[in-house]
Amino acid sequence: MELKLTLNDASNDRLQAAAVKRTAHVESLDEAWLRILAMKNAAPDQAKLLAVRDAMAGGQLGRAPTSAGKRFSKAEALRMYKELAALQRESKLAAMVEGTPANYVLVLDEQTLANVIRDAFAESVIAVDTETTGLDVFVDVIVGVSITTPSTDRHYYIPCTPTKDERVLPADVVLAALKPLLEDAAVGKVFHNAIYDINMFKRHGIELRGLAWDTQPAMALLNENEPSFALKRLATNYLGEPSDTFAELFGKGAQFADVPLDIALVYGAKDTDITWRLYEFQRLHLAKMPKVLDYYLTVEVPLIEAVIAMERTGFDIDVKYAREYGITMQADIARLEGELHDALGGINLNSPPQLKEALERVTGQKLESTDAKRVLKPLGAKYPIIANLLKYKELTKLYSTYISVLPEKIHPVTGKLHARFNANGTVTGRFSSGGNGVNLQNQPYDARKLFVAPDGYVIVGADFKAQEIRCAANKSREPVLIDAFADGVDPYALLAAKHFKKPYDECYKNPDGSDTVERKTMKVVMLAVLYGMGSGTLSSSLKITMDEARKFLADFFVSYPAIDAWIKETQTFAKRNGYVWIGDGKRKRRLPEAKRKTTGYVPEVQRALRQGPNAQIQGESAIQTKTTLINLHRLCQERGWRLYATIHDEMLVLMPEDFTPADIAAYEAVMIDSYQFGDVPNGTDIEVARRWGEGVPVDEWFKQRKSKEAIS
DNA sequence: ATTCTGAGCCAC
DNA sequence: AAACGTGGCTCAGAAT
Repeated sequence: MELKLTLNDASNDRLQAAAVKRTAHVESLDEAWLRILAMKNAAPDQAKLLAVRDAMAGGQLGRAPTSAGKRFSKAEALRMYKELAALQRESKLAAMVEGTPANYVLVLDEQTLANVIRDAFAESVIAVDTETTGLDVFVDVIVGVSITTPSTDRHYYIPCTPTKDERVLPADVVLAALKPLLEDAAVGKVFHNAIYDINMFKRHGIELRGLAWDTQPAMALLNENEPSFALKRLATNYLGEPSDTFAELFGKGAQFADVPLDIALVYGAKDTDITWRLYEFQRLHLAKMPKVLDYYLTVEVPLIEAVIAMERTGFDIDVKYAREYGITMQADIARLEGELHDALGGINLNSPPQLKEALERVTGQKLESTDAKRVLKPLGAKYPIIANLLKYKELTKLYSTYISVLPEKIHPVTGKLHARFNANGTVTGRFSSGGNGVNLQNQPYDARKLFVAPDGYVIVGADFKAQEIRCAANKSREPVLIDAFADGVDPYALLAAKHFKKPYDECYKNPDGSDTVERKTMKVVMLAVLYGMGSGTLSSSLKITMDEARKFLADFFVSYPAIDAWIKETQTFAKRNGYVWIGDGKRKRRLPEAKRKTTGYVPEVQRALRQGPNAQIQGESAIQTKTTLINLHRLCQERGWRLYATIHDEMLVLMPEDFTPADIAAYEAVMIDSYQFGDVPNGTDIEVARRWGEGVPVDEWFKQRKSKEAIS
């Protein structure tokens, strides 16, 4: 105190600051929480922090002794969250085991297994699920099978080796016992994501028969807008049965084979329990839409076998060609990169913001973006550097997305590339493709050359001629289109002739076989109409003025009033009901936004109204493709061909190279006869290739084969 | 080091 | 005046 008198004001301030600091240093835990929770935390972090605070307050969680002296920080709180999560997992698992329903039965001996199988044979439908060592259907193995027998209301989990518990039966014993049941078509089976389990059974020599229902595609019909079709999520949302995923319960890298049997029982048996309940829930709701139910049972369910066959065929990749092609591409890319860096400076050429700045500097003009098609292409003629940049972009895209990666995706066990085909991956019912990093449906021409037929086989592809336009002709009943298809006249050329007031022949093909400008233009306009394109986009894609584009669309609707009327009718229906039907009631496309009462322009509502007519066309075309694919799969089985791929309006098979004209006729018949758009006839083109993308028309192929035979 | 998002681009 | 439907993958850049 004496000392204080001797201090000047500045020292006094310092002392006070130190005192404040000291106070902060010993801040109470409550104060620390106020400080931490007031920070700008991301929403998930804030939730974690609150959970930690509550757990500490409740005494379940305490600070580590090593941290005791340190100021309580956000980082420490988040570290403690991990501890909390583990604690919660343990208590959750303990509660699950504690609450194991009495009708969940663990099967550990052959006698019980025999009884389960006897009971299952007495059922008309059962639910089945597999637990495995992983997700690779060519590598992983079954560690347990769940079965639900509904009339006895029992849910069995049958663990087997390699489950790490000596009480379990050997896998060969369990699977040999189950084989007759699983292969008997008289006992229907319900799965969630049947493709996976059927593949797993194939891996163990079991050919599943009697697939009755798959709750995953069924849910896609009941609500295509569902953000995820994961079983646990659906059970939580639709059955009021809170269900944690495998990762939530066991952590990320966990192995089911390591899960203790009491936990494995309650988790595994619950899988078929909720699958069965979801099945009953879905039947109840689909019964209210009999046409959807019929479509589901006659198309979506049988399609599963076709998709399994297609995914298993896989693709042979020409690795040598890919390597050589890659090397020349890399050289070209390096050269272009050097030139571009000289002109633009040491920027990252793949970074749109950096590129935009550099290009604005070099060209002296403001750019809207670095969009290659819209912005850069028109500038390419004026600035050679931009032409180079476009070439660079094209090459790097092709190289990094396709040429360099396809060989890396080859499966080490099968030696082939296996893409996934998701039959309900889109809201309209089209296939999507992905998984394993390979989307088979967007392979550009130059990448297709990497896909080669196996020795002794050729790739035979068939596409539907003007599939969506034929569908639109039937939906709208537009007489000009109906007549064109009935007479075998090219609809684009016919419309072009009418619009440009020129003879049909001058609007069809050029002497060299390429499309005329008139036909190309009309094709763009037709698609523009089906996609609900506005005049702005049409003007830029056709490089015409807005006024011209507006006139084009207006003329189109005046000339073809039935199309106009169908679009307006469909939109009115969507506005009133919040959905549209696809394929005469086979599917629904739910568009809740269309129903919103609004004044003025609301983007979401307008978008929903564009989606309505488009969904009818895209969706029914997909139904035609799927229906045809099922028949093609059967033809493949009969003739020893392999289903290879499908790309929306196209399907490919592998055929022995000595195929006959009769084989082609059968293929063609499947394409033409499987699904009709009313009275509009179908059309198909068939091509043969050893390398995908290098196909020749089948007539040409036979001609070439004949001349070769003549020589030898 | 992983995870997420937007821009961009491939297909029909 | 604007406003092109359905997907999946790669990369950059930011967040964690």
